[in-house]
Amino acid sequence: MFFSIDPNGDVPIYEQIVRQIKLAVADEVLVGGQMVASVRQLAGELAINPNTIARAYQQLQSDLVLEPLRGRGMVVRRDAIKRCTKARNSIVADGVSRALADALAGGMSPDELRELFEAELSRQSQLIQSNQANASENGTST
Amino acid sequence: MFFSIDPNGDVPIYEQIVRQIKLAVADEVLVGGQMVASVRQLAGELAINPNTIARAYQQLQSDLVLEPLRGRGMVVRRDAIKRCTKARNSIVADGVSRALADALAGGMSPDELRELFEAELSRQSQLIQSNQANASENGTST
DNA sequence: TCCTGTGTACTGGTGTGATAGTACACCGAG
DNA sequence: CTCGGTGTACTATCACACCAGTACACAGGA
Repeated sequence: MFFSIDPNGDVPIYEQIVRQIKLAVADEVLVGGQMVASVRQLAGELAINPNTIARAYQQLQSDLVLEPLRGRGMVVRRDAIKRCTKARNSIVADGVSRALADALAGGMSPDELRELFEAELSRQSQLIQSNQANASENGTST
Repeated sequence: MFFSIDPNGDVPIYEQIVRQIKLAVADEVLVGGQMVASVRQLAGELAINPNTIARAYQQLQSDLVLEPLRGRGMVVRRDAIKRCTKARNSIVADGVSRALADALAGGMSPDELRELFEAELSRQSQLIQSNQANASENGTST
């Protein structure tokens, strides 16, 4: 599939998977009715214990994003995109809010903040474009 | 002093203290040569084990923000403000970067992002102003 | 039916954070 | 000097999250 996992990050692996799947649904990379990789398959690809994937899938199931088909696998719910775009918005808003709180507590001015924001935005936009270019050269996907 | 600690947050208590002291130095609320609350005093105020405070102070000492005066307490280093503003900038940039990565991975457009950013900025700026107003009414400080 | 693949449950190890208790070396005031 | 304050060190304990390993129950195809 398309995940990038950081095993040494401060966020748990299962939560990284949950978040990335929600973002993929919000971005319509994963659409309703589509099946996701099985626990063992994804675990093999990412070199992670299947239980960790299973835990992420359970979380996504209780968040009404995935639906289990017993004996067959997990499928994206038809109505998941609404919840995922909503979740995406609150995830982003929360991140921005935390960063802003730190910035203002540290005495950073709004103008400094805007400058930093735009710089990061253009940097990451550019980074995404180059990634897409690389991906189109060879049909790569993880 | 002025700390707000969330014992149930995802970040450790000692790290919250480290971060808030760095931000306070960057904002010149704490200036070079000024002494900080003692381990036992701050532990009493925040209802936290003194060992946790000591751990935060050790971290700040190895980060060259605080300096021990044996038998007297901890003092803010004269040259700490440079490091703290630098640390503040990287903390904020990191937070913004994470939020942007999520937003772009979730298919959010740059314009949506700017809108969200400005909304959060004005909201938190206003929130700070009202806090300052409350603080000036009564000479409160923790 | 048998086999393979699916999700799921249970158990245990490991690392980390927080707390408690105690003890030590140092400084400054009385 | 003595006493109360300071930071520091060390050990032990508890709780919790994360993860690995294994075994189980179920569905579908040969």
